[in-house]
Amino acid sequence: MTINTDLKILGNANKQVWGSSHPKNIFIRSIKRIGKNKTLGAFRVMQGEGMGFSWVTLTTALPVCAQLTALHSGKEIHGQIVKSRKNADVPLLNSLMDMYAKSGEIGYCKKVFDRMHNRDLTSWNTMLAGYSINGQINEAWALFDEMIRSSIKPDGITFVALLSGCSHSGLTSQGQRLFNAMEDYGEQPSLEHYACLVDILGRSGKLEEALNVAENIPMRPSGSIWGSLLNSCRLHGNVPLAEIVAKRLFEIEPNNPGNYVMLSNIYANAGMWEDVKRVREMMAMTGIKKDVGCSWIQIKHKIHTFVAGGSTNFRRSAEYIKIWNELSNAIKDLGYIPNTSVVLHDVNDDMKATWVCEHSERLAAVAALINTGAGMPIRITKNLRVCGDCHSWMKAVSKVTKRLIVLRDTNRFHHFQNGTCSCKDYW
DNA sequence: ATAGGGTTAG
Repeated sequence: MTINTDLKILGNANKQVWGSSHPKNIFIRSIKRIGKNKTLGAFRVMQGEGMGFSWVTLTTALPVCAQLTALHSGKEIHGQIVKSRKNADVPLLNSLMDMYAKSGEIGYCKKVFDRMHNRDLTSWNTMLAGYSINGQINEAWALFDEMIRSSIKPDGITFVALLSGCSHSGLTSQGQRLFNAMEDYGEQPSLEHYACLVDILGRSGKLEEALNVAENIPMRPSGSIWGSLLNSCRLHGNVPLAEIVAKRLFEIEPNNPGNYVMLSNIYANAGMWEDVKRVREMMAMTGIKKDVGCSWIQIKHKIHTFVAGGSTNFRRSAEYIKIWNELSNAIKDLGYIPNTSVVLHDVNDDMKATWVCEHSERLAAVAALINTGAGMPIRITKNLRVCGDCHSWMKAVSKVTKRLIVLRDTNRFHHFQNGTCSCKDYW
């Protein structure tokens, strides 16, 4: 059955009912489970057929835009809200804020927040988490203070947002103090908060302290506790601890490919190629496959996806080669040289340079440069974390092209502008 | 109906 016939059937049913159980809303929700791209497509078809929408429809469609970084579509929905001249309710504005925050447009997010007549705890938490993932930790703290001054009682989500923000901006002691102060605000730390604390300590290099916390958590530890610690071992090159941590982690999450890759990276960084091989064999034996690294951009209504090393037709196209060569020359003058140490494989340097230059976010960046007007910001979303060399490359490219590049990875943002990044290189 | 924790080699 096509989307169109579904919509026709739905369009004739219960025209008057507009609650969350309205068929239109159930339709959008069920499509959402099938695929994000399909949801936005279905929503557009609904609009094309003059079917209208309720606030619930939009509140279901906006999180899809948020997840996809489909800012273009999200803005269109915002336009629909404005055009309808009705007062949007709190959940709708909350999801609108979140869509802006997850598209890296924290300014718009704040604007919506400021103009809300009523706010609930979700509004505050959304704003706070938005600051946090966009690396604006000072603004997050200021908002938290304002929350407390306004006698709004924070909940567990509030603390997750702030603690993870501290962790990613290197506010180690401040994060620790907040964790210890949680009970003063009437919140008992849960596993999620312990995971943040372990991350705060480990990321800043306090590996022993982090291990101590992880081992004494008064509840059954989750994969994210040991996963965070393993990542900290990777950041600080601690192989012996990594081996202890990995053992615990694999007991909890034997099927998470990321964990194996991380351990393999730790060995590769230390030049322990035999152990790298051993981890790979472990993966091959259990049939675990790494997720493919991919990046995407939205141009008009279409989402364009790029896979590392793939998209051969695109990489061979004249327009790609032209832009790539121009960029390469310009950033070389800035002093950019591919840092091949991020390619953790036992191959020669030329091969490494080739691989690192084919990471999906670079392909997406070139495509965005080709398909968007001069001076327009470039928004890229990646399903994995960015590698160190792509981070340097983006900085250089933002400078030579005079473009703002907003790169969102699994859960954080990098805003590159004029050769620097909002994360201040702590990540 | 809306907000939340670590991470992915070739």
